[in-house]
Amino acid sequence: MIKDKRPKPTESELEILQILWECGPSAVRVVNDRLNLKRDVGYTTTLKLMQIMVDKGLARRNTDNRSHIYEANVEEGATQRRLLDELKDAAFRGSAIKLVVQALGNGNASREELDEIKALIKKLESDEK
Amino acid sequence: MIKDKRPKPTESELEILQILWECGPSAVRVVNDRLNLKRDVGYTTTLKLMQIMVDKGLARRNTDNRSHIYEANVEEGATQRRLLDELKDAAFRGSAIKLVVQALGNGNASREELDEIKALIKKLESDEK
DNA sequence: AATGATATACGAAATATTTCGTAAGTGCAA
DNA sequence: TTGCACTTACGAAATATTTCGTATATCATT
Repeated sequence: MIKDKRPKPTESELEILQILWECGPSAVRVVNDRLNLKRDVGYTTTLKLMQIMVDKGLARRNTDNRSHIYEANVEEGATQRRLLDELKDAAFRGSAIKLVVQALGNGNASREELDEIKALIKKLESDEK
Repeated sequence: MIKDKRPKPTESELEILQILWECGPSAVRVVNDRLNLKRDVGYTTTLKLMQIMVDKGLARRNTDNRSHIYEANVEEGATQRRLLDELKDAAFRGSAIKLVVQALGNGNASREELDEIKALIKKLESDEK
């Protein structure tokens, strides 16, 4: 088992990662504008965070031009799995099934989504054979 | 929509909540011993954290006896849903289905668990009608 | 009553995270 | 060239979280 030295992203870093995953390589200005749609953040705050993310290995950047271009340096799916796995241990006593049950409960999933999950399960079952 | 003033438990607080949920009302000594099965924590560290949790409304305690007895003051299921919901927004762009897909992926779910989920889906579908 | 084990209270250090101010450099247009 | 808008670098303040030391009280045993 290979262990990734890169630390778990903090909440703020995750917020930025989501933007980088969605928009691809972007300048600080773009990321900051995007963040400001939801809440007030100073430009240099975002800049500093993104520099820290490069230090930690969570992002990388191209400094050829005056305006540096940042992109995610961790995979979206892998990061999601990692966070989910940690939440599973931290709040669901290690049970993936309890987690899924809570996630599907209430009106969290539409009929179409339930169909999607059924299809996924069918696929998982056939793979298992 | 009623908003709970109680703050989101931190990682350490969640660790303690899990023990309180599992063991029921417990003395600090018991919780600390339990924590020490996994990692080193000083007794007064655990004590302090549990006192903070009472301040925040995450736990309550009975001080009738010298050894105070603490118990969780937030529901396990509600807390799980809250954390899951936040993770969904913070890492899955708000998509519950993507979250479930990641949770079921790999070998995370056994055949029996998949059966359980199928049953849950069937129930959700019939409720919807 | 004296001793030792064990409890709580609480301030504060240690660490982690977030935020911002200021300095300094670069490009561009008047 | 001068001035303005915009950029990065970086130290450090502000805040949040975790950890622990020390003082003090209580209980049980001798």
